[in-house]
Amino acid sequence: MIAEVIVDVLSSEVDRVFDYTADESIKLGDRVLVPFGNRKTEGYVIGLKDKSDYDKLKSVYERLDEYPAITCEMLSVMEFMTKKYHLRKADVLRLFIPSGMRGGRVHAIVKRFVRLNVDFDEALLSVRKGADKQLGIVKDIADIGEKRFDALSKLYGASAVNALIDKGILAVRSEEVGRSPFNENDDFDFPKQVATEEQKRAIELLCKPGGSYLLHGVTGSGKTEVYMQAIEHYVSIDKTAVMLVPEISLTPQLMRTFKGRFHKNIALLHSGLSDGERFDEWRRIRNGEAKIVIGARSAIFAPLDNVGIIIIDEEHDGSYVSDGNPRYKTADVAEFRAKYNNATLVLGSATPSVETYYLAEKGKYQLIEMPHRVNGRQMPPIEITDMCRELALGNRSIFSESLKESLKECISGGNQAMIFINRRGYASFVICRECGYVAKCEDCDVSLTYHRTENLLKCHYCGKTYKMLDECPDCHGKSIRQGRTGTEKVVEELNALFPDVRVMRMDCDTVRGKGAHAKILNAFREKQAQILVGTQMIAKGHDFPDVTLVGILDADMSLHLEDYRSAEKTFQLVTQVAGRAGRKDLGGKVVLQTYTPRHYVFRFAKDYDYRGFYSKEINMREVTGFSPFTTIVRVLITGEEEGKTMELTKSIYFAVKELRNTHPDAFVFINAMRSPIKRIEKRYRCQVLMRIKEKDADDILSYVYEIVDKNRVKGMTAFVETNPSNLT
DNA sequence: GTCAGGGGTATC
DNA sequence: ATACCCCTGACA
Repeated sequence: MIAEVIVDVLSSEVDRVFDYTADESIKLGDRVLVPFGNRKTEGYVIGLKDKSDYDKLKSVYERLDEYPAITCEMLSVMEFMTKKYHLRKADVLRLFIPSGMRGGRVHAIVKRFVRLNVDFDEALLSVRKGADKQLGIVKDIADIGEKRFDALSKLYGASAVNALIDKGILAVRSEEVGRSPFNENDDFDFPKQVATEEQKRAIELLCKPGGSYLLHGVTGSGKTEVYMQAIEHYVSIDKTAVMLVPEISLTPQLMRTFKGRFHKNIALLHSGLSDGERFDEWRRIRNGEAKIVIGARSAIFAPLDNVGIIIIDEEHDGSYVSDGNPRYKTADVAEFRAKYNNATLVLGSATPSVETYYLAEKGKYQLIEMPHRVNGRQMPPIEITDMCRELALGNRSIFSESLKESLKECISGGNQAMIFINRRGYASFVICRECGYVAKCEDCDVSLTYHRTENLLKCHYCGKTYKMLDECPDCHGKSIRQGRTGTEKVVEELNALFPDVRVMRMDCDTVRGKGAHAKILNAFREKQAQILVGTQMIAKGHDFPDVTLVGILDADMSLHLEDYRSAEKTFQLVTQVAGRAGRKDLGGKVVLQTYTPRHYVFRFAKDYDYRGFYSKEINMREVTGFSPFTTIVRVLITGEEEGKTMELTKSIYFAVKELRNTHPDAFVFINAMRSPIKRIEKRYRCQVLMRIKEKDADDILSYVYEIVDKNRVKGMTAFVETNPSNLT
């Protein structure tokens, strides 16, 4: 038998199939140890055949696991991903197994249990007089029936236990003990809820196998219950389920809910697990013990068989696109796995991404709308305050008069408030504090980024530069501002305003370390503070029943990032944060501060009008030629020598231009330039940027990959990204 | 004549 | 990636 093996070495030079001879025990998907050059390497069997063209075959040393680590389905997924994203096979295969498994670094923990092998009286007789310890063990065990070996040897000494085992008085049983990420003491029962008519309709659809759905449900419409009942259905017909959530450590409540409903059937996979926990959960999934997997992005690679439903909750969330390499889109993989299994695919969100909603309109996803909240309550009203006017009226504080008033009212009523500040990235846009004018690129309709060192404004999409403004071109005001407010500053001002009110802060500085997160949130829930100030982190789905006021400072911050998705991200953020107010019957209110109150994002967000926002936004995208109508492709070229880097950039640029000659209609835009950050870690950075019409994207992309492959130069790197999330 | 350092090459 | 091969140059 010949095994086709991918060796676990990360280099494009060796990322191809190597043939080895193997005996009959070898299985497709096995992890194996093989001789490679003059060393030993781990590898994966991705194919089996009878003969090889190569005549100097070596043979596989050994199989590393008792069952194939990679299922046939995952081999197909690998095939799909390497083609679609131009990835190395070894890179993709590594995604499929827990990292600790490679190199044999983690093992299952096997505990030994002992119990009496003979009846109690016989055991007592067999123990020699004076052997008090052995006698103790026998009595001890007779009471409980069975006890852990190591617990007994701690109490009585290992030799006494072993002696009894040798005599045949005690029998030993070995059992694998799982390291569980769940808190076992926290197991409670979360009973099935009675579904509303709206929920029933959704559940009914999701229980039909093979469909693809976009579930658009407002905050509080009970999507979770819909997911759970659909999952329950598939588990009842002996299928399995995957439920993805953006960042599981931020949603402990959801996790508890699922655990409370499905108990032992659930496995959890996310980045916060230890290697051991991850390994054990993975094994529970692989051997069929766990039928439902909940996890972050990478859980889409869970080794489940016979998947019945795949759910991507909060579909719009940015964390579903991996940023490092290998780069992949979770929804693409989910779609592939769903097709493979004839499973149902559900994307769920209160604020779907523009791309997804567009695909739903085009019929790729069937749209399920859930516009009503389960409890029948309205969403809290959003009040928009114009910070330019505040300034004109002489209010130089970071809080508008209205927010101050609302805070006062909220606090004196004994309720809680959350202040959300928007802080994404260091790059800053430029805004006129008097009229709200924001500097934009003439060609791209994207906010310009201020570069301090050169004192220039730059467009990160086309590379065009502009002089820094010293006055506003619209109103000739001199209050040009770039920069942002930090959480400390907000807390400081709050302390000054309300000296005897307790304020808590939550941002990356205060949540260092495991569990710090939950600690702060729990403390706030228990009303140890009346005001919580925080960044994106406090926006996620936590329930704080006593919060009646949400303040959003600087809602513009994300709106004017140098990103074509900034409007969409802001709409999502506002809607999400607003959902934190008035969960109980206290009612609630949102005060949103902005320098551009008339921006369409805020107009639609105020009315919770997703459709309205979407129609406007999709129009903009079409006119300006951005996603989903085009794909942005960036080739990033880096090298230590400036001249060579430029040279390589040029040759790739020319090759792409040539490509345009043969496909004149596919390109909207091509340009080559220095990357906005010119040098990182001693390497110069240049890029070739292009925008390609969506229908040609796959085609052109494969040509671009080809160009990059052909232009391989020693010491230089060139890699291709599509729709990069930032252009630094 | 010997040995460290660097590029080139193959890895079933 | 990485070990090994072979060539070169420096040194004794």
